[in-house]
Amino acid sequence: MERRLTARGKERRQQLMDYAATRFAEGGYHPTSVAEIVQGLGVGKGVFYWYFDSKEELFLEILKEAQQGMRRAQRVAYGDEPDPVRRIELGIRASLRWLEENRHVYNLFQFAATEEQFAPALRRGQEVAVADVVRHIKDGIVEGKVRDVDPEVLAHGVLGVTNQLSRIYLRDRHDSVEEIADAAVAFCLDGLRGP
Amino acid sequence: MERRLTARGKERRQQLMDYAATRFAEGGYHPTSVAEIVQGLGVGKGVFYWYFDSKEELFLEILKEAQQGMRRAQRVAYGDEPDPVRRIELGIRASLRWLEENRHVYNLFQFAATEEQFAPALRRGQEVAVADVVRHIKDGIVEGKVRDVDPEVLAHGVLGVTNQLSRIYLRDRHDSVEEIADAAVAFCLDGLRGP
DNA sequence: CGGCTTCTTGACCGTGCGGTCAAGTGTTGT
DNA sequence: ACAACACTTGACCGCACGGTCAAGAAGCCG
Repeated sequence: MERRLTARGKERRQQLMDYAATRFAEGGYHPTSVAEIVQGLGVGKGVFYWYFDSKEELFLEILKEAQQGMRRAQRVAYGDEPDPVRRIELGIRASLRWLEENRHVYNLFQFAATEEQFAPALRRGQEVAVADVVRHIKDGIVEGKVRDVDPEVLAHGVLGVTNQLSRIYLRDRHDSVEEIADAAVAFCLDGLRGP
Repeated sequence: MERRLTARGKERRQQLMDYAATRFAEGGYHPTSVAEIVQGLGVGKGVFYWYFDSKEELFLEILKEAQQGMRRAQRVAYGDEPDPVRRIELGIRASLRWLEENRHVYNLFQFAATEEQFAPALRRGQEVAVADVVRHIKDGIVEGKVRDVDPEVLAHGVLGVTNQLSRIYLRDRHDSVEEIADAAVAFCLDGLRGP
């Protein structure tokens, strides 16, 4: 869109994004109409199209913001921790904490993966997350702390476990983040059999 | 719908389900119109509503069929194998082989998870799959072959790994099923660190 | 105050959707 | 041959969608 916004304008924009995000997550992207969004906020339709070119652009912005938020939480969490395995663990714990506060993004991510117009944007974000984990794993292999197999495969394993456990135990039931994190870390490090 | 169908009728019904499934997977459920489906098959709109009450019912039928198909493949694969850990491995391999032939269901499952009208049906099917793996894991714990922690958590770990690796390496790139299966099994058994 | 920009309104538009149905065509059993 | 049933057609309906825009309100600066 590219428009000069005052502080008030930026707030409105954020308000639209936040509200739309929860509506999309609860009701689905397509079934949630622009009319529904503006009515829910008690404003006219023109407000929506003042801040966004289209419903599609809004969704992409929401997606981008969510990915950035999660990524930032991970980065902050592992900071300059020297042990690569510990960095992975801290990343997992940070992701779970962030997801606990942002449960709705599960649906947004899952939906985005199913539509060709959104999948590329989603994929780009995920590739960055994978690259991060790959870096830690490579370091771990060098230090002899991780099995010497394709680091990318291992990274996807870690992401798969984290994603699934958090979806089931954090979003659906709402169990303790720390317990889920313990289980995810243990599974990622030692699998079914254990050390 | 509940209608008496001749052999020809059943074929048409199946044709509609198969074609619609690929259209839904490629273009998304909502953006794919009933008109598009019947045009793609070169038939009138009435044909659709002869076999299905609604677009929604069609999608639920497609979902059910896909879940049954995958489940059947798993059951056949591990048959009466006595070793529970080996049963898990055979289940993973069977799932991957089935998914290779049915790549499009990834999108259907992911989309179904995001809409409240479809999520319950999806969940029911997944619970059955989890219960299956849980059984093998419990047997494995009894035999001392698997770590003695909550079997359901471990089962979700296995599903998470399988799901993620297959999505990335089987659907997106199309790597060899056996190699992916080897990697998934290894990760599930021994995690990042190895035995 | 006046003038400029930012923001808001809501009636309106064209389009395409899911779904209906009266009419007709094949097919099958007797 | 005939009736009964299984299937097919496509024009049509009402509706709700995403998006537009002329008009005006509110905030800000000289």
